[in-house]
Amino acid sequence: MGRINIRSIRRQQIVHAAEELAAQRGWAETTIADICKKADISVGGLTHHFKDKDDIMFAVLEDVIHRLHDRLVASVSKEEAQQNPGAFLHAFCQSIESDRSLYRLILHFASSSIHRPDIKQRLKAFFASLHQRDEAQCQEQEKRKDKPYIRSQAMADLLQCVGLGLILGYAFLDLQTPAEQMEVEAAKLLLPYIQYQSASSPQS
Amino acid sequence: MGRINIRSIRRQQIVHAAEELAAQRGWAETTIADICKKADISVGGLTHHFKDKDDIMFAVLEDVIHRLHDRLVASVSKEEAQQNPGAFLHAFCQSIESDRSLYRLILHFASSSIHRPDIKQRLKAFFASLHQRDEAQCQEQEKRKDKPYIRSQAMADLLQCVGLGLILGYAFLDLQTPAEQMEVEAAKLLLPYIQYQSASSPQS
Amino acid sequence: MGRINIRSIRRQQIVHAAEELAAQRGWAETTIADICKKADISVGGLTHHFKDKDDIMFAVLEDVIHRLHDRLVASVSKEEAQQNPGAFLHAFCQSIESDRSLYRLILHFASSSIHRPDIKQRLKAFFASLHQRDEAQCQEQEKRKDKPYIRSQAMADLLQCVGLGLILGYAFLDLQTPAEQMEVEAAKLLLPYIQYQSASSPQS
Amino acid sequence: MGRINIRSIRRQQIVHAAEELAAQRGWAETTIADICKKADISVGGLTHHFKDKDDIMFAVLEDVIHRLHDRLVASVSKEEAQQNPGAFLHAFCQSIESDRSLYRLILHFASSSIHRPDIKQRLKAFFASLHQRDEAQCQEQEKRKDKPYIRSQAMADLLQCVGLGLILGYAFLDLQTPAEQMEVEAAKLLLPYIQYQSASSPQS
DNA sequence: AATGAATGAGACTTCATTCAT
DNA sequence: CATGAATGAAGTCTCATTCAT
Repeated sequence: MGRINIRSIRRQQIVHAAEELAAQRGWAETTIADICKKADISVGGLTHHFKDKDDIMFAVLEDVIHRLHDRLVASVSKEEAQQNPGAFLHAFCQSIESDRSLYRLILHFASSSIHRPDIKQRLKAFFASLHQRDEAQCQEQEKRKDKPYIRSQAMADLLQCVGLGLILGYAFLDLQTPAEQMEVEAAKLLLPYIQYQSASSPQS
Repeated sequence: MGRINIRSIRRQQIVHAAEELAAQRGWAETTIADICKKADISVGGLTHHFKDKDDIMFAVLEDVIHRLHDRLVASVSKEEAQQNPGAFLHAFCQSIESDRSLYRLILHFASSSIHRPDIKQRLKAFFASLHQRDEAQCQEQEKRKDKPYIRSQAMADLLQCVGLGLILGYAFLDLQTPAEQMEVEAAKLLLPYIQYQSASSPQS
Repeated sequence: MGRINIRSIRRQQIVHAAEELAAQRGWAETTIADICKKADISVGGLTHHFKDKDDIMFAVLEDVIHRLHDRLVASVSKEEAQQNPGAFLHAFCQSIESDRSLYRLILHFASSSIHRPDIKQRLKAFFASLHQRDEAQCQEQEKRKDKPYIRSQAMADLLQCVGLGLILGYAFLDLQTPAEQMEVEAAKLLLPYIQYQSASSPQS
Repeated sequence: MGRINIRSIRRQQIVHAAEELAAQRGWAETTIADICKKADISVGGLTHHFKDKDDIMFAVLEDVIHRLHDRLVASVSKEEAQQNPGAFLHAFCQSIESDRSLYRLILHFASSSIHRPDIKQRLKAFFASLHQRDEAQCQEQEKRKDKPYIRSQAMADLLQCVGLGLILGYAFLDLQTPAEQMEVEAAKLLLPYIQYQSASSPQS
């Protein structure tokens, strides 16, 4: 077990170094030597833990997804989510400001997705899981209120786009609007839309 | 004049080839040799027209911005815009489906912005110009209706994020929702929000 | 004849431009495009006058030799030279300060001589001609005075080295000693040596 | 320690190969591939030890200066120098014949100095250090003999020029005069001048 | 004679990967 | 496990030269 710990500690060192560098300069501009220097490990040492540069990249991707999951899903308990439809939005807006480097990495991977089907697949799978969870929550919520749950694909897509847009906005445009204010504003935009939808769409 | 035409024709050839390749594989994965092959020109010939690989990239960026401008701004006449607040949205959604490679390039440049201040500056300047135009239109429109025009910074940022989100969604997630449907849905989301804002915020 | 003049004027333009650039940056660092720009001529135009980059270089070499000849030989009339053994030294020291770029070019060609036998041959031939002329003058002078003229090869070589050294010193070390002072100093060094030689070496 | 040795051994291999080639063909005509072939190392291996082609060049420059220092300074013990003013001249003339490639490199660097201030600075610093040492020796020597030491700047410059001239003469003109003979001749030229100077210039 | 666009060989440099120690 | 020297492929860029107009 000590072994395993050392292994995973080393891996973490490397992944963190890679993340930091990639968020600053981009992945293509980050060399293995850079990562080694920052992680304080030799080139050969790195090779023991990661077969490839790609191997590191996927580890970074997993870590990014994991961190995003923690922020958006794990931090919002089921009960909260059910009682307050804005809880997710709150968690999202909180994270958006406190962890810009995370969103830079997401933007980076999203861009890479264009020519890397493997990355695309992984990312889409994650977003799909978010979406499913969201849907499940809605259904449960609506069930409780005895209202039929209906959410069209277009609606789901649109909501996802809005989420991505906020990420892109903060990662790329460096929006100065503070997260709390943005949260209020986004609530004004989204809540009526969501409620209007569930109320008015008996058939989609 | 023949000379000038030849110059610009060649430049166009090269820029188009570069765009096509970059939209497919990404810029870093596109070699100068690839561009030359696709543009049917020799390496040295390319050098005559572009100093650098970067020089090509900026030409591509300008072309992308130009195309986006045409789609979003030029195609919506002033009159239309004033009479129909959804005209812009319409133009946007139209373009989103017909020209995915354009949005891939934008996603690419957005991602590059993270570590290339020069690209970031150019892109932000363009988005700011879009935003200004939008604001001007709103003011004019509201003036006519004798209603005070108020749009908070947060609102403007949010709307810009939504736009970026749609781009990112289509460029990266390959959304299958057809553009017309998405337009309808986006209208449901945005129009109430916009009108609510202008109605309810006498002072921001 | 007009034709010939135009030709030679163009050639001069080009050679002068090439000299200026080579004296500043060195020959290898001077591109044909640079020369064209400075000579205000197109690449193709240059080709009409010079077959090669080498062709230009040899034209420069000839011009340099010509200028040096003018300074060292032509400017010292035969009579002067015979009456005053320091006349040559004077001409030399004069030129050394007034035309440093000339000496830079000589240093450049001297250095190139190492790997370019053709340049070496041309330069050595010129220096040999200088040497011969010097010797002839000495003989004539000595004959008049009824003293046997003897100058060993070693002596000739040494004197040539001193000359080269002054060139190198000014071209490379940027000596600050004014030419007049250097002339005085060199006279103190050389004149006794020359006279001592001719007096004391009845047989070499 | 093994590591360090390997590093410096490899560096030496590379520097020596570079020197040999540069002395033959000139630096600009020496490609990195050539150096690699001669040093029996791969391109990437070379990069490990030298960042740049320039980096190699400066290592060569340092080596050249080091070798020159050894020949001219280290080989002449202080005692010798003080007792025999010709010792330095002797060392110099000895070296001039036995190590022509060294002088070719010096000529090369001198020529490069024209357009490379960094090289110029390094070389001038070395020659200045030679000059200082020379001056210090003279002062000590003269002190012992109770004669005032006076050496004008012009005199120092002239002597340095003579030294450079001998280098240039052998490096460039391929003088055939054997070193011993040249030494005798140079002594005839210089010794009277030096002694005359120190005797006759109570105030300069 | 003149123009300058086009060519393509070749140089420099970077870097992911391998491997002996 | 770890080190870092070594490899060599691949990419970018420069530039002398050619050639159609």
